[in-house]
Amino acid sequence: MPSTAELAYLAAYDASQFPRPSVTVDVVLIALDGDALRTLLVRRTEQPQKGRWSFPGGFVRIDESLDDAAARVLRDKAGIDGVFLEQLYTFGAPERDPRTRVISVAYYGLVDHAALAAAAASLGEHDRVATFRVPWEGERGGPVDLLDAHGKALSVAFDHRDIAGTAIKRLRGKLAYTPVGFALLPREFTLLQLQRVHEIVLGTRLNKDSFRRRMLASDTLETTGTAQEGVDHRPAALYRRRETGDSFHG
Amino acid sequence: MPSTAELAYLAAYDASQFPRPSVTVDVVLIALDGDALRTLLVRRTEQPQKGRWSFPGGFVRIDESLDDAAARVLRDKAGIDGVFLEQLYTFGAPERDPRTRVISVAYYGLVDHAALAAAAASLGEHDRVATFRVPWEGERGGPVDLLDAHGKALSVAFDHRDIAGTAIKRLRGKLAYTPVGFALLPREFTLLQLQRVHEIVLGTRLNKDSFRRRMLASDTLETTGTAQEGVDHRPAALYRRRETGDSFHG
DNA sequence: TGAATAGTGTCTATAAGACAATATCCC
DNA sequence: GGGATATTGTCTTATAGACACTATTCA
Repeated sequence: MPSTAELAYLAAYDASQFPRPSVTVDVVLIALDGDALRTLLVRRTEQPQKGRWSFPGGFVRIDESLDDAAARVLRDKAGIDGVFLEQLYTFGAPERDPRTRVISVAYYGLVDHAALAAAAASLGEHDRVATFRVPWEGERGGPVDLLDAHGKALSVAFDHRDIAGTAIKRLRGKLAYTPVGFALLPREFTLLQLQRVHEIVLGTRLNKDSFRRRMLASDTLETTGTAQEGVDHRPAALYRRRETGDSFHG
Repeated sequence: MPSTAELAYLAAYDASQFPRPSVTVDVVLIALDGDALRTLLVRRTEQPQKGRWSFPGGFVRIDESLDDAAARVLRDKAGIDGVFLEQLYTFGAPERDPRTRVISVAYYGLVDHAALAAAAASLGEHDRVATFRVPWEGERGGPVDLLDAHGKALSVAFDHRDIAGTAIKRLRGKLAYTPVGFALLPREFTLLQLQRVHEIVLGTRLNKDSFRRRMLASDTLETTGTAQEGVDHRPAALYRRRETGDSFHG
């Protein structure tokens, strides 16, 4: 409950006494498709950097939280709702946008690939599913390339290659101790599929025996009692993520 | 190199077409003093929330990067320069500041305690060294209390208890795989002092044998060839951090 | 039957926890 | 010497990597 003095102060406050930056959110939407991580890019149809590719983004409204703004951008620009979405980092170099001072709060989200492909298909030639190519190992960090379907690096707007790098670094860091890996898989999956997800995210090969033991001992999986069907070999048992108290927000 | 079309667009751009939030930086300055982590708080002398305690902060200038703004705040409000400083998280709930929409980019910094105490002493009764009291274990996260010298919880402004919690969580997370622990110690230290730092940051006791082996095997320490002097027991060997390629920014 | 992957069992190497024994300082 | 912490060494346990072997499906 504000005091009388505080209320008087607020009534007299002049919000426009200092120049203010614009604040945007940009969303790195990540999905797993086959043997690579992919993301949704939007072609810029306006200046500045017209024709370049960027992550879907938009201005933060004056009465809207940052999380809400990121969810709204995802809903409006990709038709995607209700997915895992987490703040990444805030990019605020003074010259990152030539129009005016723009500070961007970057988010990343995890979806299944069907949703990503559907979003790109419905929006036409100004949207594209691009593939990450990470030029560094482990969690060293740094800019990341985004490739088109032919493996050619796309021309990316602003500092969005840095944003992509931050997203990959975060995803790698959270893989071991949060359930982010499951968000890239269908509800039921085999242990080998889960291992492939970890390998693709980390960019390394993993020991099969050790991965299997670790996962089964970790108490994060439960068996479905069913197995794969129609595969060219002995079918593997299907598991699903065990709903426990452990959170995505490690 | 912007194109002619881009330059024409930029000249015509009206930067004031949408209402903009204010953007501030707030800095959680952390030092180790005896058996606890402490931080510098500033008493608010103006509305809103006059009389409450907050982390030192200030508005981001229109031509200044976020990192530069955080360093400037630290320099101007605490007389501290050249320390480890890293972006934490951006807080943007619409109602977090009753004046107007204020989005705060939080930073944390690590200093030795002498610098923290000197800053508080030079600035008088409107600055205070407060102690963190963390009500959760591990990296679960959540708001953190700030105590005065008598152990009483201070009245903290805005969402700064959440900012404090985010700083502690980040520090705990980075302790194992970055050199942040060294930033809280003098240049030369014993293995037991290093262990105490880890225990205080993590809020748990650690196994001495295992900690010692792990540190000596980790290649991050080098021996100074000297030992403690004037202690009440067998003097321990002194070590210093080995300057390698490994970075604070894990 | 052969190709392919699933799943089990065992051996070894490494790291962590426990603890005993000895070392070195100050009082 | 007594008190306190440092340092070394050994034993046990848990986990990871390696690898052999069996199981089950489809073509």
